[in-house]
Amino acid sequence: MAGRGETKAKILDAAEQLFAEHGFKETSLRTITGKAGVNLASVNYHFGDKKSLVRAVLSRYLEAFMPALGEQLQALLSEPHCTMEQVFACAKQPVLALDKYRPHGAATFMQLIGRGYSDVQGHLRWFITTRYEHVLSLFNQAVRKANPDLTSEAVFWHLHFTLGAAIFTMASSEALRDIAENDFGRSLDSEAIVDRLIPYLAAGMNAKPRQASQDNIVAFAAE
Amino acid sequence: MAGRGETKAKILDAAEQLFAEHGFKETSLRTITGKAGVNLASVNYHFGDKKSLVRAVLSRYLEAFMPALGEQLQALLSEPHCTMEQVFACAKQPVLALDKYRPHGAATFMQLIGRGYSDVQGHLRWFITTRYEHVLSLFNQAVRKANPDLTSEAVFWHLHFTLGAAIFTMASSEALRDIAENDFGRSLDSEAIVDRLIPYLAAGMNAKPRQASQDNIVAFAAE
DNA sequence: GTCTATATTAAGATAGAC
DNA sequence: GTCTATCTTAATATAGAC
Repeated sequence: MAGRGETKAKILDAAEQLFAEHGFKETSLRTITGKAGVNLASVNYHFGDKKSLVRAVLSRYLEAFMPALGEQLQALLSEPHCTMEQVFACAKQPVLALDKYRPHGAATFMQLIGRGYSDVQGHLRWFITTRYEHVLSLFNQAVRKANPDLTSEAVFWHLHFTLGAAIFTMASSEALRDIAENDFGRSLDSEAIVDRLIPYLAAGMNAKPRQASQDNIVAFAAE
Repeated sequence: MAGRGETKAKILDAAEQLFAEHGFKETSLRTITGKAGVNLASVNYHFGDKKSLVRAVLSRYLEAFMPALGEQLQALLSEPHCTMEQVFACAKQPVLALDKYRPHGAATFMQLIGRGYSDVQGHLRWFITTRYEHVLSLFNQAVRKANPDLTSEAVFWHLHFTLGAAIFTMASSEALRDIAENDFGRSLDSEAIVDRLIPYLAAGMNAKPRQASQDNIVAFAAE
């Protein structure tokens, strides 16, 4: 039923869509091969096992995204000064460029990254952070350059909060887009979401630590 | 092997720990009953099915947390003015109070919420948002009160970014805590994390939209 | 309420013909 | 490279004795 040399690509295409929409663990090889119109056994023939397929799907995107992000950061670091918004804006064009690479590439990529982090699969986290350590380091440098007053601890925590806000938004971008279009009656593309996200992340990253004052209005509830 | 009337509680206790650590789908009933020291069949006897067990685990915490959060927000809303930090600080005491309710309750709760959102189980999201619609509405009001300049759209998006940052941090709080302790050599409790999170979220929520200027330094990569 | 034993289903993976 | 058929494993869930 399948064509000649295109089976591998068909599997990747079907898998990336299903993974993005339902998660890795929740998508079975049978569902993938069914959607791709290829034989069940071909997954193992072409990729070895499911884990490798997951990595292959992510790699296609990361190899397109990460080097582009690295370039942007490099360029920004060679400037005399930079703002925090500029740092985050470095990711904008590399993300949006994925739409040319694959249909709905930007949204798909964002969802896949979200899945990769929230799915318990520790191996993905490891794979991403070690494979692209260099780019992450550039990002770190740029953040420090944009705001040298931040302590190491603040950078550490704020980076993780940032990752959460970005990834969570990415993972649920489809649902959010639907709700937003419904509520505000205007159509939203990936660029609009990214443009909302950038100032939010920049402001958060620059946040000043809180002076320990009184926290709550009401006294502790009875216990 | 199990005691008399405590089987149900044993299951809940074991399940909440395993769910928090490994996720819902990744934790089997066999693992839960094994850890709890009770019979496999007792889960179905006491809870019907796994889905209901998941909801029961979350409910224990939500019923302790949500009303307390609601109180704090009510009190804040009755004040003449409030800041965005105060809005987010409303969640602090209700979260930390969970440590009295169960050992490591705050951390466990945060992780469970994270799992509930990032696991694909749509039913959890639905369950939480409909069951506690009232509290979420109070939160929304408080945000608008703290910063009336925010547009509806800005509030919508910023709320979701906020959710992402908070939930992601919660879901990975254990790992983050370990890394942070290792890197900065000082012990971190849930309160320290919450205190980091509050100003970050408040700053992001107050972020001003970005004027569409030039986004990137480098021209588009070849394609 | 608790247990043993088992039904049922679905998944990943592979052997071997073509 | 592709297919059919099958193996193996592991999960949820239930029936029925005690």
